[in-house]
Amino acid sequence: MKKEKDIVCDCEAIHADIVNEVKERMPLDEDIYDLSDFFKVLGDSTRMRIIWALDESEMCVCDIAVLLNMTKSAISHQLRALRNANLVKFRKEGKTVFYSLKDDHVRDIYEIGMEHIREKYLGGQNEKSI
Amino acid sequence: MKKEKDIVCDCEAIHADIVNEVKERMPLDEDIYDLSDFFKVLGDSTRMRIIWALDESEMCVCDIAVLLNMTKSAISHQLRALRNANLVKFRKEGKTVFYSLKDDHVRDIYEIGMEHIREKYLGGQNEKSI
DNA sequence: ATTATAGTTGAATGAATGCTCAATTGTCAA
DNA sequence: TTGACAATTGAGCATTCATTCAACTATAAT
Repeated sequence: MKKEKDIVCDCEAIHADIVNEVKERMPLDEDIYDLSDFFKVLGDSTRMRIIWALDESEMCVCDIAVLLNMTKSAISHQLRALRNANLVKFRKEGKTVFYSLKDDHVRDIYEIGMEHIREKYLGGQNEKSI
Repeated sequence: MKKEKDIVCDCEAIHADIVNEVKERMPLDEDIYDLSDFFKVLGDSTRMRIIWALDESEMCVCDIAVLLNMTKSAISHQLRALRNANLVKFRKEGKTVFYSLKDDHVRDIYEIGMEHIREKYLGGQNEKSI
C-alpha cells in the first residue's frame, strides 16, 4: 500500500481551477468500475460473436460451439461471463441449456458502436487520403 | 463446399437448421473485431475515468494525471489508445497538449451502459453460481 | 446399473495488457 | 547554447484473461 502523501504524479496541475472543478463532478469509483467492467465484457470478439448469434436466435451451448467452431468448454466459460454481466438468460430442457439475450440494451449498444466504427472510416480525419 | 471435417468442436450441432440459418446472417469477422476492439477501449477504468473527465472539460495531460493521481506517462499511454479508437482529439498550445472528446457517441454509449448497470441491480434475478 | 451426451468447472498455460522506469522529442525562456 | 518542462515512446514487469485440458455433474436412454 502506498502512503496517501506519496506524489504519484511527476508534475503539478497546470490548470488547478479546472482540475478541482472536474474533480468535484467525478462519479464514484464504484460506478466507474461497474461501467468499465460492463464494457469489458463486450470487448472480446468471442463474446461479441455469441451476442450477435443470440440476437438472431436462441441457441444451446453445442449449437454456439459449432457455429463459432470452438469447444463447448470455451463457449461455456464465456457464457458465464455474459451471465454475470446480466446480458443473457437461459432455460433448461432436459440435458440441453438454451441461451438467449436478456434484453434490448445490447442491441442498442452495438448499434451505437457500429455507428461509431463507420464514422471512424467515413469521417476520414486522417490517413485517408482521397 | 466446406466439409465438416475441420470442426474443432467436440460435439455435433444439435439444431443444424438454426445453426446454418444464423451462420448465413453472421457479420464479417472484421466487423466483429472492430466492434469488440472499440468496446475494449471502454473496458478499462482508467480510460473510462479519462473519458468522463474530458466530458466535463478539455484538459492537458498533466491536468488529467493530477486529477486521477497517476503519472503523465500512464495517462499518455492511455490517451494514445483513446486516440487510436478515435474517441478523443487534441490541440497543441506551446508545450501543452489539450485533449477533448471527439463527439457525442461516447456520451450516448455510457448512458446506455449506466442504464444497463442500474437495471442489473434492480431486476437482478441473477444469482451467484457456485 | 451402465452408457452416452450436454454442460459446467478448476487448474494450467500462453497471450494480451496496464503501469513503471528511463530515455527521448519538442517547445519555451534565459 | 543551456536548462526546464510537457509529453511521448519503448522496454520490462506484473497482472489479467481467453483457451485448453481433464475431471466432474446432470439428465436420458438402454
